[in-house]
Amino acid sequence: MSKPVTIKDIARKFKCSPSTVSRALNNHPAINEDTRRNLQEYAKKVGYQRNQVSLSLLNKKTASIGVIVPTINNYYESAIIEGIDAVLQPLGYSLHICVTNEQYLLEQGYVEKLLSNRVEGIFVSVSQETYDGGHYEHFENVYNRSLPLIFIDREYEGFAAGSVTIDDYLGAFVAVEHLIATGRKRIAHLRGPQGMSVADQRYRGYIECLQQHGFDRDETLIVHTDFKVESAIAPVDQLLGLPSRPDAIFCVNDQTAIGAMKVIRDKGLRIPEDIAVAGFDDSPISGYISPSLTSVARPGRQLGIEAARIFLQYQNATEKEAISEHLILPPQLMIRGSTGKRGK
Amino acid sequence: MSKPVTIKDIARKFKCSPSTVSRALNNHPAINEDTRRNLQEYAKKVGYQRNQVSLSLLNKKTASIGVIVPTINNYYESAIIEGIDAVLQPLGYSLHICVTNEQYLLEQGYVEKLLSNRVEGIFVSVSQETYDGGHYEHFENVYNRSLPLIFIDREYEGFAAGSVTIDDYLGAFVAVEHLIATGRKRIAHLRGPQGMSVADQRYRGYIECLQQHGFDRDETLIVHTDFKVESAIAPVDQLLGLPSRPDAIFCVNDQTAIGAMKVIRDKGLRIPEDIAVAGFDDSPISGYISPSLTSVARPGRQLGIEAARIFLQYQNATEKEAISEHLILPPQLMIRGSTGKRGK
DNA sequence: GACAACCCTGCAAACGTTTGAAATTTTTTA
DNA sequence: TAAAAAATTTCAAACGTTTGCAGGGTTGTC
Repeated sequence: MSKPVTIKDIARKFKCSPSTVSRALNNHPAINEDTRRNLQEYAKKVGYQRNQVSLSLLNKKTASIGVIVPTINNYYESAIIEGIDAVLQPLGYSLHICVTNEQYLLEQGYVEKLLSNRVEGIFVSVSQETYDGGHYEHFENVYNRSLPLIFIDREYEGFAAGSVTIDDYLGAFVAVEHLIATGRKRIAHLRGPQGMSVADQRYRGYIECLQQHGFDRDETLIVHTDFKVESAIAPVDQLLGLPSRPDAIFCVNDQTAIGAMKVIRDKGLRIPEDIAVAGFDDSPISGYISPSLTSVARPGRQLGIEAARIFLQYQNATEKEAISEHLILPPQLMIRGSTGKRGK
Repeated sequence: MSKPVTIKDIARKFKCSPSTVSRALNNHPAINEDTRRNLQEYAKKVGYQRNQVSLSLLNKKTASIGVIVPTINNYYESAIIEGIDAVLQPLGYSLHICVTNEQYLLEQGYVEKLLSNRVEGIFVSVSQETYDGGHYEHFENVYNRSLPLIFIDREYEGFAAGSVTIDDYLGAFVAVEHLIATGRKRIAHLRGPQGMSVADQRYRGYIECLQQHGFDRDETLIVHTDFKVESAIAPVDQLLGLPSRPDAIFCVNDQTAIGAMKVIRDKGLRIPEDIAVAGFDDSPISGYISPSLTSVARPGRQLGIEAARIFLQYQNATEKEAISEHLILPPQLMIRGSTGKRGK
């Protein structure tokens, strides 16, 4: 009832050897027509399922790959996974998903576990703790075993590995440039957590764009959030209370942009006439809220696809030399209502 | 360089038997102190990683479970996965994620594959095609092997299996009741695709709630969408053009609610004064758009947690009798601005 | 009728690990 | 110093499958 049927079971039943059964089920030519048919029929009847575990042991191929991400419950991350999946599942690979919750220790544990499970490659978007601490030792085993390792979203130059990232700096730069082009003079920034790669890059894009366009630096226009909607409320409130109010806010992501829009409306100000708002991520609803939100789109699915492509290159490389390809994808600015014409 | 170090390799190096190495690494008491230390040090030095595949074969335990979902790139689905993960990863389980894109054939293939990989349990949110066709044969093997099988979101009574679902009917009922309580008289419904379980249940909740409150049935107030934002545009346009306009719209999900709100605003009508809008899903932004959206929250993460809990019950049951627990979680109505006071 | 050619099946080893029982070595005891 | 006891190590089998090679049987050819 409970134990799966094995080839040996079938062999015993038919008083033949396991080899014959194996060959019959795999349509090996050197097997008698009748024998094959009988065995195949019986196997089907009893619901025989070839044991992949034993095969994996024999062939040293598991057809499974590990994906380590800080979180899964989030549009961008799951788009990446979907992209990887779209390429790799049709080729027979299984995905082992590991969620680190931004914790270094968990990440380390998952790497060990994946290695132990003999996955054929690892995709990793390193956790915040890992990134902050610069602890990359746990990837050394992966490297030593010359197992395909592909960094997603955050790059590490320590050893040869692939990486696919999105140019957050450029995305921010373009967004701010757009705000400037629409005539905004006092552009504020809802910054993300300091030390966090994506947040820092966007901040840098904001700063350098203003600089290159000859704006004076004004620290009062830069406030901090933690990416969440609520964390934008107080900072934006503060911005609007400034003696000389900003006329545009570039937000580190859409969540905070939505928070900002709420505060602005609650104060009776108009978007975009009084204040323009731009976000980052182009989440699915940004086109449908009112006003629709200008936002920088990150091609998450494409990132996953490219990462999978690089993995396959490693896999198929005849030479064992580590292919270390670094790909940087451009984000795309989606211009919508929230950065429309200024009021006078 | 590439080949992983095995216990045999270490044994050869130390001129001892594999058994000794295995015991030393596992801190077996019957191993000499020095021997153990030496072996452990060496193993660490060469980066030995126990091969879980061989262990799985030996113990017939893979510590991995399969999760089959129609899509992953979506708040609700990924919340479920996150919930399952939160319970099972700490216990050492790996998650094999399979995305069916609502296709029966893929789902069937994944079931075979998971069985072949000897996962210890399968969580499945069946694809639309499976549901429509009533094709559940591919789960028979799972059942015959008395492998824990847990249906998520869509229940199947064909054979003993666990299930955790959310009471969509009740959610819709409560939402519509709320609209009635706020004084609305002509309540329209943006219906989802016919034949789709969740959509149908919500429709039923809508219908029966109106009936129980003595409303006349008005087919012109029921229009169809495919869950997507865009698909709400034309139908809502049509609703607003009716000789006797609805004063409330109950939408099958938040996406369509957002689409509806856009059309309503574009027509110069006010929400909620002229028309109230309620959605379903309580997506993260619903509290922050303007007006904030009343919506029925589905506890996805909790669903995942409960499903995992049921799985563990199967696992730990001393008797092999199939525990078949069916859990129905209540959704929660989140009342917000979009269903506030009517205008006169 | 002998020998080759062919068809089909079985043997045995391999993948990496664990584990009960047996064997060996070392230590203790009388 | 010999026997008993304890400590440590090895043997062998097992998990399920595949596969090169050898073996056995049948048919065909001269």
